[in-house]
Formats: sequence, structure tokens, C-alpha cells
Amino acid sequence: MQKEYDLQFFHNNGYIRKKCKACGDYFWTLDAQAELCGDQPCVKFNFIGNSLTKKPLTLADVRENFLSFFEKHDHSRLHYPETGQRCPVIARWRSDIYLTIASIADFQPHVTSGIVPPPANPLVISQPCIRLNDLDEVGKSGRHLTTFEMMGHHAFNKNIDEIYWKEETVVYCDEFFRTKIGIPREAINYKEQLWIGGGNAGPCVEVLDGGLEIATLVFMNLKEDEHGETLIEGKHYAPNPLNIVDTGYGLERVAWFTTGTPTVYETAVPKMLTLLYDAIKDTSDKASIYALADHSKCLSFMLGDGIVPSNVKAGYLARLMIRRSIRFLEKLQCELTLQQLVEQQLEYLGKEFPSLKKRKDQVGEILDIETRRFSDTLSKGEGLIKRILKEKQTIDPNALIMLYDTHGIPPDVVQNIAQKENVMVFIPPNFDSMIALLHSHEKPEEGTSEVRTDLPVTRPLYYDDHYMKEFDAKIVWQQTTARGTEVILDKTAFYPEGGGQPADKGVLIVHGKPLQVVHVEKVADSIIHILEHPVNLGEETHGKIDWDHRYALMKHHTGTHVVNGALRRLFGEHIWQAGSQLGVTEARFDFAHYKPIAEDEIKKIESIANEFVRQSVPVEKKVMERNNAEREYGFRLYQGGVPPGNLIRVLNLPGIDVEACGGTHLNNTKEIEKIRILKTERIQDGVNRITFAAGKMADIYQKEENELYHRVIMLLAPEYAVTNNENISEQLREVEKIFSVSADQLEKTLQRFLNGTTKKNKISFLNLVDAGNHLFNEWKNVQKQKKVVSSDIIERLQHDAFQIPGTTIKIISSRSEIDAIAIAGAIIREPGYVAHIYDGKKLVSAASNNVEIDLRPLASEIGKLLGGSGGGKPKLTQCGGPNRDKINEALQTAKQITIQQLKKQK
RNA sequence: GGGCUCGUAGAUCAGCGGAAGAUCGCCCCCUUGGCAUGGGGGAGGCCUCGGGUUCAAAUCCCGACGAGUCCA
Repeated sequence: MQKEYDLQFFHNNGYIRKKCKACGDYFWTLDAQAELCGDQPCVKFNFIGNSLTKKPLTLADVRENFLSFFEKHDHSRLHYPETGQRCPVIARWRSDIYLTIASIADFQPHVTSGIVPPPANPLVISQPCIRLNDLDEVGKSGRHLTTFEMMGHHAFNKNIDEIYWKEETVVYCDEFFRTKIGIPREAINYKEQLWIGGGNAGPCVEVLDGGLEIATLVFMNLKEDEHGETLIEGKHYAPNPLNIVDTGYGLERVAWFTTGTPTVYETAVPKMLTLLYDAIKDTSDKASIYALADHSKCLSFMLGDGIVPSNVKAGYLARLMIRRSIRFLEKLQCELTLQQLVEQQLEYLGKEFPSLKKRKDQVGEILDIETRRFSDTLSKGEGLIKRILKEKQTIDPNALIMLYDTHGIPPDVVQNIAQKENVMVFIPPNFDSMIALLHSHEKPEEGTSEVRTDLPVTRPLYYDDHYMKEFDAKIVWQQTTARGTEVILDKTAFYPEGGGQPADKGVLIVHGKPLQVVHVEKVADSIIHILEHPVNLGEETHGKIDWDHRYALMKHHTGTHVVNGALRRLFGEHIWQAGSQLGVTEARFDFAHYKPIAEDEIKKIESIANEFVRQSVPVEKKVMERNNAEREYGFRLYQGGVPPGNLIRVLNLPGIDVEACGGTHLNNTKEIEKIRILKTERIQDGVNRITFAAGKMADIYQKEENELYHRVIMLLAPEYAVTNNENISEQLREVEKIFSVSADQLEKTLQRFLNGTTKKNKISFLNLVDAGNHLFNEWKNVQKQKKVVSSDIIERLQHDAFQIPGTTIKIISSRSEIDAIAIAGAIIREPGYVAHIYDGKKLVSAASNNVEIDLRPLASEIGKLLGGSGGGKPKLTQCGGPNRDKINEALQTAKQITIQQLKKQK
């Protein structure tokens, strides 16, 4: 390995290779006396309050110095449509990580693996990154940040050093720090290290000064490969197709080095710190103030780049940061809200990162919602804690885990609340691992599907012409499985299932005989048709696609993009696809948004979408090089997922939506005819689903809805006349809400409520909603009446009661229209009664307090008589059964048994 | 994506197979010159919806819908 670092630069300039006395690693230095490598913890920071550089530099100074220095040395600055010269902090172009954690992450995996050429070569960027690995250290350590910029110049070499490699990289580094930052050459040590990460590895040189690692120069030339010959930390590596210069200059660190401020925070977030010091009375808790300054910057990037807080993925991380920040604000008793803080931070960042400010309104609303939500959670938690204390006087670790895992109350918050009740709560030191243990049984589903590569390749005709309905082809492969006969053609217009679009249906005609195609799927580059009947290899065939089926899917597919565009137009740039499924009758589209869709918003979305349809926008379908597509349209392309390869299919509805999409689409939005939103629902926190229908399917739903409406009107007709039949959808939705049922239960429920009310003269109402409300209120009144017992009835029953000879006890045995429990209950309020009341559903037996009797055996016996059973409390029982014709007998028997029992006692 | 909770009065919740409750809030009355307060009375419930088990379901089981929360 030693020769990897044996650079001409070191020899030419008099560097000496030494071994660090503390850590044992090798390093190159100009200082003959040096014994230590210059990294922490071998040496301590020595630049604090004592910078070696001539003048302090701001972040903007350092960034511009870096970028222009490398630009002068023939590096290109990149440009991205939405964010300017950087990628967003949410890694939209890849699905293996949520956040952008390094400058090289911008080019993984497609560029680093050699599939896609670099967007420029060599290039220079300054990439805002977010890392939450050392979250607990942020603020405390004085040097950890969640948000930082990694400046990097990258060269991608197909050959060993086609662009440049180690020597030039170190020379650049030396020159940059000397001329642009003002660090004397002799102050810098270069430490030999091995770099491993993200499936790649290679030698690296750490650039050290004053105990601070100001840059890392990585020479990435290995990739993980189980057949590889190089063994590093138990893993095998093979040569990477590219030799990549991957440098990382920490912007904040370099700036910090020039300022020598007590911590990195004074350099990284100076304005925010000033703001916080003004807004906080007791500023002794420096660590929390630092953390808050850092977190608010982190949130500016997260939310400004379009992350929507949620309980999943990157949204979860955003919520984590929000809640942490709010707790710091409360701890510090800060006068400002998180919303104010972040809005201010957006202002600070606005000049250097203009795209962040564009989402200021949404960011503000998100933080407002999230703040209220968190305080709801905490106040609920407070009630919960107080109740637990009331019951158990203490909070044990189990309760602590329950409070956190189920209700989101962190243990230290529990401790604070309990302290107000004078209860000490012990937080187990291994609390975090207890939580981890709780979740350790959750195993992710393994999707190990072996991809066959030995199948003949099919040429897809549906991309040549999305409207191709028939074609001629040759059967080049076939096999019979349990699913049927699987056939591969040399070319096909049958669309295989994928990307949320279901497979085509249709027939393959062989020798004039049509064979049904029941399913089509794609395996690598082969398209497999599944037929019900066997065919012969090598036959010529004529394929015919079920066009009604396919055309409906195309309407829904293009329609989905139109709906997406409408949503973004209405709500903002944070709208992002979270999933989609097409059907023949309807389609659904899931998307990130921070609140549920309101009733009036459904109409707006529908109207914008239909406006797009009316505009007759021509649909552009083109294959583009990835870099060109990204440069032109941005990462919005990847909403439906990141396709592999260098060439990607781009579907552009100019002014509406543009996405990488492998589906089949219409040529013009007007072919959609119309879009009708059927339903919206919140499928997850932060994710909404819209279900809609396009074209004649929309008409079908309209027709069904009209029919339902008219059936409902007919149903109500005997008692209600509705005069105005407008806004049928809204009317139905509203009525469904009144009776809290879904559409398919509506008629049944209305019938139930009609049955539960007494018939009156027909009343006329303006609309269905008013009639529904009236019916509901009528029903409630009737229900109430059933429980109200008139004193007349009670008096009459008591008057007619049978007095057991020789006692003061009276027995009532009777039927009633009103609820039996209510009647019996009213009777036994006076002493000396036993009542048996049947109300058509159940037979209730009850005895006054002063009557010594246990009615339960009686209830059981009478119940059996009725073919059922019975029971209850000693002086209040219920019984019943299917034999309703035996009610009279049962009432009589009950009376007899009661008399016998009470006589026996005498 | 996986897990754990929870849907009962306007709010917070109790009840967890046998007459739907508490506290706060609301309305009325009494106490005061007026207020805070105190005392008394009252209104307010499709116990989220649907299905099942049972003589009997707010309560048990299944499903839907809605909400909260943790983990990756």
C-alpha cells in the first residue's frame, strides 16, 4: 500500500514520511521535528483564537474562492434547474439513501459505476449535505454539524489518469490552501489513510492543519466484488471501472480555520446565533443554542428542498429535526417560534441559495402545523403521565418505553412532567437499546428474485408507436409452466406490467387461430406473453391488442401526469409522487403533501386538471441522455422512480409535468376527454391518495352517482321532497358524512333511519343535505322518546300490580313498547316491587332495593324457555331467545317463580 | 415498508359482556352592591362505520374508515 502514497509532489518539495507517535499512522510533513500526524485526537486544535491565515473568510468567500480556483484550472461548475449549482439535500436521483451525504453522492450510482458519462469532466461543486449520524454531538462538541457543504473537485478517469490523478490533486490542494486561503505550506501535513464507503474504496490522503482535517483527497479505484482480489476489512474488492478523484473540502471547517472562532458554529451560522442571543434571556446553555442554530439551518434546507414531514423515509428525519428543535426552543425559553426562526434562516440563505426562499410559504405552514401537532402530542402525554402516576405513583421503565414508542413522549420530557408531581423517574441507561430490542424482530421482506439473463431479447414496438394495435412477429422461445404457455416474440407491441401500468390483453393469431394473451411481463430485456394454449416455436404470428383495455389505461396514465401537474400548480413544488396504480376503470395517485385535501380543493384540482385537458397540450415522448434530461428538467423526472441506464424515456407535457416514464401515453391531453376525482384519502401521515377516472370511465361514475342519487331521492320520497337537484356529488358526500357511512352503505342506512322514525306528512326541502339532516334529527328524537318513560305508564303499571298475599311486595308482569330497562328501572325506584317487562326484544326482570331476591336463576330459566338464555346482576337481569311465541307463557312463569321464591323466604 | 396505540358528552378521558359515567366547559337558579369564588339544578351521546359471536356488545372477534406514534 505504501507506494500508493509515494508521490512526486512530496519528494520534489522536501516532505518527509513519518509515523505518528500516537496513532501509528504514516504522514508526510515538512517539519523534521514533527512526531504527531496532526489529526485529532493525536493533537489538539491550535487555531482557535489563533488562526494562521492572514484574514478571516466567510462561507461565501471560501466557497467562491474554491469554485473559481478550480474553474480557472478547467473544471466546470454544474447547473441544476431547480436548485442552481447544487443537488437538493434529499437524494431524489437515487433510492438507496434519503439524504445527500457527500459531494460524490451526486454522481452515484450511475456515473461512478461508469454507466452514465459524467455531466462534466473534471468538475467542481459545493454540495450542501446533511448527516444525522452524530446528532447528539451537535452543539456539544463544538465541531459537529448536521448541515455542511462539501466542496469537491472530481475527475472521472476511464484510464489510469486520463483526466488527472493523484499528483495533480495534491498539487491543486497545496496551491489552493496556499494562495486562496493563506495557509503556509509547512503548516499542512498529509496523512495516509484508506477510504471505504458506499460499496467503493481506495487510498486517500487526509489534509491536516492545526488538528483539523480540512480536506480529504480520495482516489476511489475499487468497488466491492465478492470475486475481487483485494481484501479490506473482511470484504473483497475489485478494480472499479473508473478511477475517480473524489475530494471533499469541508466548507465550514476551512472557513472556521481562517476565523479561529471558539466553535465552528460562530463561523457556520453567525447571524442565527446573534438572533438567538437576542431572543433568549438566559444564554448560559451554549450547547443548546448552538444546536438550535444548526438545526434551523438544516430544516431550511430540508423543507426548502421539498421534504414533507411524515412518519416515513426522509419525512421522518425532517420531523425528528423539527421536534428536536422545538424542544431546544422550549428548554431555552426562546421568544421566537421555530417558524420565525426558520423563516429568518431562509432570508439569511436566500442570497446564496435562492431556490430555498421560493417555498417560504409552504415551509412556514409546515412548521406551524408541525409545532401545533407536537404540542398536542405533548399535552396528551402530560395527561397520560398524570393518570399513570395517579394509579401507580411511579413510572417504571416499561411505562417509559410505552410512552415513547407508542405516544412519542421522550423520556426526559416524562421526567420533567413527573418532577412537577414530585415523582422521580429513573431512565435506564440502556433506554435506546431497549427500544432497539423492541424493534429487532421486525425483519424486512426479502425480495430475492433471480433475474434470468439467458432469454432472447424482445424489441418493444410500443415505444416506436404508443398507438400500435397490431403487429407481425415470430415466436422465438416458449415454455409451459403452471401459469400456461410462456412465449417470447422477436418483437411485440404488448405492454408488459410495470411502472404501475398493468399488462396488455389481446390475442396472438397463429395460423388464423386466435390465442388469448392473459398476461405479459418483462424479465430483463425479454417480454414474456402468457397464453392459455400451447404454440409451436418458430411460428409466425399476428398480434392484436385489446385496444379498449389499452386505451383506457393510456388515458389514465397520461391523466395521472396531468393530475400531478394540477396538484403542483395548486399546492407547490413540494408535491411529489409517492406511488401510482393504473386501472381500466380508475387510477390512483399517491403524493407527498403536508395536510389532507380539503373538500373545496378537490374541485380546484379537478378544474385545473380539466383545464389542462381542454388546452389540448401535445405530449412529447423522447429518449434522452440522462445528463441532458437532468440538466433540462431537474430531478422532478424521477418522481416515479429512478430508471437504470444512460438513456431514459422522458414524457413531457409542456407546462404541466415532465417525468421519466416507461409507460404508454396519449399524443395529446385532449384525448383524456375529462378527469373526475372520485375520492381522496390520507394513506399515511404526509401522503395523500387521489383516485380519479378519465374519459368515458368518468361518465360511468357520473352515471352511477346520478343513479344512486335518484334512488336515494326515491327512497326518501314518501316523507321528503327534494326540490333542487344540483351538486349531486357534494350532496351525496355530505349526506354520507351525516350518517357516517360510505356510498355503498348509504341506501341501507337511510332505510334503517326511516324505519326508526314515525311516518309524518311529506316535507319539502331545498336539497338532499337538509332532508338528511332532518331525518337524522327526527331519528334522534324518536330514540330519545323511547327512553323517556311517562309517569302515567309507571303509575298504571304500579296500580295494576299483583300483591303477593302476606307480604308488601308487588309483582308486575307486562309488555311494553318502550325500552324495558327504562320501564323496569323506573318502577323499582319505589320500594317493594318486582317487575318483569318485555319490550319486543328482551325480557327484563328487576327488583327494588328492599326486596331480597336473586333474579339470576330466574332469568336463566326463562331464557331457556324462550330458546335462549339470560343473566345479569342479582336485581337486574335480562333474558331472551328466538321463541317469541312463548312470551306470554314466559311472563306468567316469571311471575309464578317470583311468587314462589318470595313466599319461601317467609 | 414494518411495528405499537387509540376512536364514548364541546374538550380530556373512565367503563371493557348485563340500567352510558367522571372532570372541565356550557346554560339556569341561589349566595354578593358587583366580581372572584362557593352551593344547587340542567342541557348535551348512531359509545366512528359494517359484519360476526351471544339471550344480551360501547365492551369479545373480523373488516373498513379516521387519528397518533416509534423504527429503518
